[in-house]
Amino acid sequence: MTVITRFAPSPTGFLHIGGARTALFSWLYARRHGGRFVLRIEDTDLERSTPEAINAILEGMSWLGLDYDDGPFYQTHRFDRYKEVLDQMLADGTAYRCYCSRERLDALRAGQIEAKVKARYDGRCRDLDAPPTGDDVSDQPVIRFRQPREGHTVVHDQVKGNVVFDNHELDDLIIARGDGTPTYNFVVVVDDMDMKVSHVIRGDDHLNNSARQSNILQALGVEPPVYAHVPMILDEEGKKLSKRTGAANVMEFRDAGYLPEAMINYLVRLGWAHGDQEIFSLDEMVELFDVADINHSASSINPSKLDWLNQHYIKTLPVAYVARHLAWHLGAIGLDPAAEGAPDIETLVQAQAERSRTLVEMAQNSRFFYEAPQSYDEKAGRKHLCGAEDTLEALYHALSLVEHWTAESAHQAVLGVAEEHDLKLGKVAQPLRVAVAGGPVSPPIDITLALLGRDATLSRIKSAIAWAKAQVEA
RNA sequence: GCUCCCAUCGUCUAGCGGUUAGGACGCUGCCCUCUCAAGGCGGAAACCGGGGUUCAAGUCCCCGUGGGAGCACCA
Repeated sequence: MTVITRFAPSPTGFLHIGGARTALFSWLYARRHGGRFVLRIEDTDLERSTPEAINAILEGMSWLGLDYDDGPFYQTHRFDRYKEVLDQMLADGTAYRCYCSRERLDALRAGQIEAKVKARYDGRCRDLDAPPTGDDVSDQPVIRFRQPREGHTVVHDQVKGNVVFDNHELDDLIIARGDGTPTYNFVVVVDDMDMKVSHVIRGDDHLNNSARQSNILQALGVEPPVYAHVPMILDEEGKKLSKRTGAANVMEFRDAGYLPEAMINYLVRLGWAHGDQEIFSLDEMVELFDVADINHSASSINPSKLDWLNQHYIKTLPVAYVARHLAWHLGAIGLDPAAEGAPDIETLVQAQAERSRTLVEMAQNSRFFYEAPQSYDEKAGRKHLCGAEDTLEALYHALSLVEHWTAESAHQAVLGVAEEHDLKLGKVAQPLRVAVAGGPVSPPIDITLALLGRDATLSRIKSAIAWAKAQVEA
């Protein structure tokens, strides 16, 4: 049997982190077993589905690198097929028309909630011979699935184990609306059947649906797929993820400076583990992933661990690759990585990698390589610039004599000044750092100077001296 | 309310009857150091409660408790 998994989002919003993880698990499972991964857009809700959302989902998948073998299929393109199955079910009696008006249904539900029993359809139209008449009858009948009333249905779930439902708990759900359009629980079943989906990996909020879907499949004479219901992802407070409680949209993570590799690695470890291993390449994940190792309980998102992973990938992925991503973020904050006099971006990445948890942080902390500081960090300026005029003059002199401008030669020049003035290196490097970077933080001073180039270095030292003198007068 | 799912450090997790309950993030002490980091070596930190089963229970069973999901002409 070939393994076929699917990711079936409804296009009513962006690709959120929970969806991304289910997609990843499904993708990994298919890859692991040499199977196929299909993407299906569940857009039967005409009112809420939007083309923007479809694009957002596709964009998210592509950013994460989750490619699909088949699709995207759109359910709205398959209405003829659904109609066909519906007719067949009506004909063989596994489905029936229900004429109850919405008003009657609403009243029924309200009464059941009042009586503290599970809200469900009472089956009034289940065994009708002819359409009824009366005030509470709709002229646009819906179609309901005739759920077995006896016995029980067991969902053989790969992560939860066997979950048993009494059939009388399941109600006769609506599979086609009054306007004839099919509903979710029905189209899912038809699609999974037609697309020969072998393994359904989805959020455990669908666990209750699986019994109903199994029964529809059975009515259609088809074996249900293997189910694996993965637990939810919660926010930092352990609450359900929402737009309010932090970034749930995967594209927001890109914008916040995370690499897709970090995101994928983070996601795979949320609810899944392989012993103590934390870092997984894509190949390793494909090799090791198994639904049997998926956790049973919900997990909270842990942003600082994502940060750690992101920095790990910033430090270990090929420099040219990271540089490409950094360039994008530099552009996003108005810096031109290709500008005249701009630092070599790969060297920059190497210099900043170990002090950047995100690419946004790296871009922001690299601003001074592209623009002279507009002002000095107040505390750092006072502490390291004021009173350091002589040191800065000496540095200016020594550095202006450097012939081949490299980290090594800059280092020698700075070291020379320190020895000459009988100062510890810190006493020389720190004023210099503030002068060129505008603040107390930068990569090692020699690398910073090399990246900056001679002209920028010298002119910034000059500005800093002028500033320090002006402070004395003021 | 009814049905279903879940429960190990703050967080992500390992554990699959016998462990000093392990790792990771974060926090923290020390070292290194031109800043910030990164790195190295340490530390604090957990089996929700109660009953069983068993020679032995974080591990199996039951009951509580606490979370979560579902109960739509949404998906």
